[in-house]
Amino acid sequence: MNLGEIYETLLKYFGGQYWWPGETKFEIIVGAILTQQTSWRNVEKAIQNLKKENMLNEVSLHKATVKKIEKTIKPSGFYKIKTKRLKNFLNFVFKKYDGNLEKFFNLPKEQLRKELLSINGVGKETADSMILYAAEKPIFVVDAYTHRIFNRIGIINWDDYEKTRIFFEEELEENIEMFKEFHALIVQLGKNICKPKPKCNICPLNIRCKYAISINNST
DNA sequence: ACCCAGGTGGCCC
DNA sequence: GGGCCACATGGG
Repeated sequence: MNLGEIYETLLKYFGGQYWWPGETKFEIIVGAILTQQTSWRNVEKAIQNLKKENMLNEVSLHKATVKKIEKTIKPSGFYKIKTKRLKNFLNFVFKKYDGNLEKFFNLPKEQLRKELLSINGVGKETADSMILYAAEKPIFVVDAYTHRIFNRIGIINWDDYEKTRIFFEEELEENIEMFKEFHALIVQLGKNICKPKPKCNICPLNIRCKYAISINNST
């Protein structure tokens, strides 16, 4: 199976995911930072708290004190460092783009990525999530699930973010909606089926995989 | 009582 | 360049 076929298979199996969950660009940005190494369930609680406090917009969050943000996003874990990261992002956008997210996200993709990566606390996956789901420019988001899954089934044999991103972008048609869905489907597969520690459930990808239970690849 | 979660940056070599 | 570590809450 090539990547396109894997995408079709996952789409049929899980159905459309319609990511990113979140109503506004700003909510997507905040979610991208809060979900670093954190389950979405915990992130949702933090986001609900921010909504309740009317802090889920650029201006309010920019004005909010560190203590207040820390308290509000606590359920998402790593709350002190994540507060700094949210502040770093906002300070950058307010200083350089007058707090205007549209202006920032309208930059050419390569420049936008470079500037996002210059913000302390925004790494490659976070930057690319913002570019794909908030700025809506075609870039393939890679994460730990992507490496776990595609190494196991033998499509790749490395663990390098850029190498994997380029590989997917070259193998697939450049299509924003498909990139969005494919990454979301990979997360579903990783969360529900292709689990850590050589252990997994019945896989919709009927591919030889050294960790698959026998029903998948009975020689 | 573990292990895991949609990473990142700092530090060391 | 790579390997280890802290960061923290909540669910299975």
